Amino acid sequence: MLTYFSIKLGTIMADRKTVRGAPIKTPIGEQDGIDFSIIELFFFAYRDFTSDPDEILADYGFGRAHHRVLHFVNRRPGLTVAELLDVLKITKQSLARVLKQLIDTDHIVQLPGPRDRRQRELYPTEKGRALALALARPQSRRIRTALGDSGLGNRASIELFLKAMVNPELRAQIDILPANPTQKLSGNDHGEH
Amino acid sequence: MLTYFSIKLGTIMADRKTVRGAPIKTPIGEQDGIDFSIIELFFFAYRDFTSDPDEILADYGFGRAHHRVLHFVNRRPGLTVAELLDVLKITKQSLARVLKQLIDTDHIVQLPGPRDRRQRELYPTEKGRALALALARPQSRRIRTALGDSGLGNRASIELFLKAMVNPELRAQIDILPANPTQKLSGNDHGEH
DNA sequence: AAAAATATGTCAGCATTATTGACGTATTTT
DNA sequence: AAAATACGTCAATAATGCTGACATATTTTT
Repeated sequence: MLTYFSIKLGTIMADRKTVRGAPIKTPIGEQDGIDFSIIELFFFAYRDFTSDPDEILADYGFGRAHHRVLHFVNRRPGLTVAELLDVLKITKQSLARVLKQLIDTDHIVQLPGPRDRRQRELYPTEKGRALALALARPQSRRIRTALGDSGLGNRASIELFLKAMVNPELRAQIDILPANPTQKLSGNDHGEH
Repeated sequence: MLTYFSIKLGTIMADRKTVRGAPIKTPIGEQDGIDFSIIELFFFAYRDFTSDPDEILADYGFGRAHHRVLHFVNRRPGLTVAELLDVLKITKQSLARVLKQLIDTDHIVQLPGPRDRRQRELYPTEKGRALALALARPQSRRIRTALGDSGLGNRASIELFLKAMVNPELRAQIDILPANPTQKLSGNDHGEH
């Protein structure tokens, strides 16, 4: 058995690494019923979309994770740490690192929850608000240009499409966020869920 | 000077960390002329979009980087290492690690370039083709559903929008890719820039 | 009132994916 | 023959995620 195996390796297969499949030379394509164009456009689009703020963030020694935290704290001032974790879908240990830096640099402040003093409500400072705006500006400009390029009436379609790309369970969170043109926010009580 | 500083810290400011900006309690919103809705929808959509293949990849001990390499090698069989680097916009050291794993696991094979034997043309094996399809399937399904949800005629608009979101310099590369439904490869001269 | 649960914070270690810098080897171009 | 190019590899570092363990304050349950 061992002999057979080594003969096979030594003579027929040479070594494990020479047992290779043949190269396939035809491109994969939509003929397989799969929308590769949109798939890779999504990759390229998102990469460039995030590159705008990345450059600004680098000046502050921040990364993409800081951006996300800053963004949602600005969108929902007063959200608690637990709520933020639920939106970002990361662990508290991952959040802690970036949140601490944002607090230490006075972009975000914490207030004890009024009903439950264990909670920490997160608010942007003026500095944090300004940075959030500065980060969003080039992204918004890119979107505006892209909408212009692809026809002005598309914004609603794009928004519907993107929302439909999100897992259904998570769409509820999106609707919590304020000033969505498609819906008004009567009272911002993030008291349950 | 030192005394003044410590008095200031000790009595007025207590320590550096207590000099905090006031919490801003109003949500940032579209009133600033910035399209926060689309910005965060893009984040949520992309996160869920990539989560589908991530689960499959985990079974192979692969990550997102492997997916990207496998995708583009399947889309453009025979591309060289340099071309792949140019598409992915990463360093060769970053590519090396994942490419090596894909070659060792017989998902990708290398052939010396026919004209220039220093080059390595990359091809998928049948195994690599199958995995690329398996990874793309749930993503394509998600897109199809989202397009259905947001109206059937939107596909062209979505494609235009996403393409317009990509940096202009990079759109040439996108047009190289095969079987784009909106354009035939015949009149596709990406020869300028 | 004591015990349990919850919200948050923190320490330590690890994985993935990216980076920069340096250097080696084969091949092609000058 | 020398220089440039394409690719591979080693080493160190950074950002962002993860798990596990444990501490502290506060609230809820018993």
